[in-house]
Amino acid sequence: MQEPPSSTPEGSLIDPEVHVESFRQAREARRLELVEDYVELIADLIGDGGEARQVDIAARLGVAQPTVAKMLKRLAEDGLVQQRPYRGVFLTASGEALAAQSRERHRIVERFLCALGVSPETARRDAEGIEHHVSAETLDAFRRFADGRSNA
Amino acid sequence: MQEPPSSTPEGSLIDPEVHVESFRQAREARRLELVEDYVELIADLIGDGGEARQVDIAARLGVAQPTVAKMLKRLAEDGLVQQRPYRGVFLTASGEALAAQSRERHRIVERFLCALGVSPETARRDAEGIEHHVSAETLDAFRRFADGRSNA
DNA sequence: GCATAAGTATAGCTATTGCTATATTCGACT
DNA sequence: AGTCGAATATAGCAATAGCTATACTTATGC
Repeated sequence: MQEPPSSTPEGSLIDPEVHVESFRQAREARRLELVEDYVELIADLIGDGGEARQVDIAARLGVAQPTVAKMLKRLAEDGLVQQRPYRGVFLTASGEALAAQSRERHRIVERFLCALGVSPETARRDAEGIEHHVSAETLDAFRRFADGRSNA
Repeated sequence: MQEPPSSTPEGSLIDPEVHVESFRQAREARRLELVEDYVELIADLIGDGGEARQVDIAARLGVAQPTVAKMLKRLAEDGLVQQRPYRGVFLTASGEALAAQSRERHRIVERFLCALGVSPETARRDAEGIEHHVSAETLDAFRRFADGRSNA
């Protein structure tokens, strides 16, 4: 049950500690996904219409309004948004920062997928999930590739 | 609050229904991630050591053993694994099928990232998260790219 | 100025995924 | 065979993310 990492380990089983680290990173990303989706969307709504209302957030995410209300409360506790009762929600400085970072990552991933030859529709849908699991190094590779393709 | 999709929509706000669909797809992928991770890992452990014990699964995932026990119960209810009390766990036919598909996708994503110039370590870690959010179309693009690079 | 509609808050439920603590069973060794 | 350690089962707790139902505010129209 405890063989050392042989030179040809049949294929898939890597060092357990490395394995754990990969899963831990994926779990952590999963935990942050929703938060990033929210601040990104809030930034978009404010940028487009000047305000972000719960009903609009709910309509875009495809969830019920109380679900949004609960999440906004949590985001407020985390210092990412500021909400005034019965009014729209706004981003704090750190909320803006996170939103900007998320939007940039999203944009790069989507542009990269398109550059790779994926259809725009699929690129948009896949980017929504992939963006949260892309490290800085991979994001850089994506950006370089997309730049190279668009310049060529 | 309800402008039509102008030709230059400032950037980020797309058709609400399309937006919802992307988020729905991401949520669905999130729901399946863990299941895929489990069956993939179980297949690897069986392939490597002949059996998959809860302690080994827990050690690889970086979670506690009761967490694994609870998850295996759910996988058994879903007909993906078969467990004998106080013994290891095995994959059913559909479990094997899902595992094979997940492993293949994982392999392609990781190989693709490497082909793109990402370091093997980062490729491994990012692939663990990305694999669950890659559609068939994108996966195909990944495969083509990696093949092209390795043949070149 | 008041009724009504629209938006927000809140209560309370479910399911999922993690944990610790503890009981039970299996296996191996003497 | 009996004991002891390791593995598994089970109970119970917390946090997250969804839902419906309902109360409350705001804003709008007449």
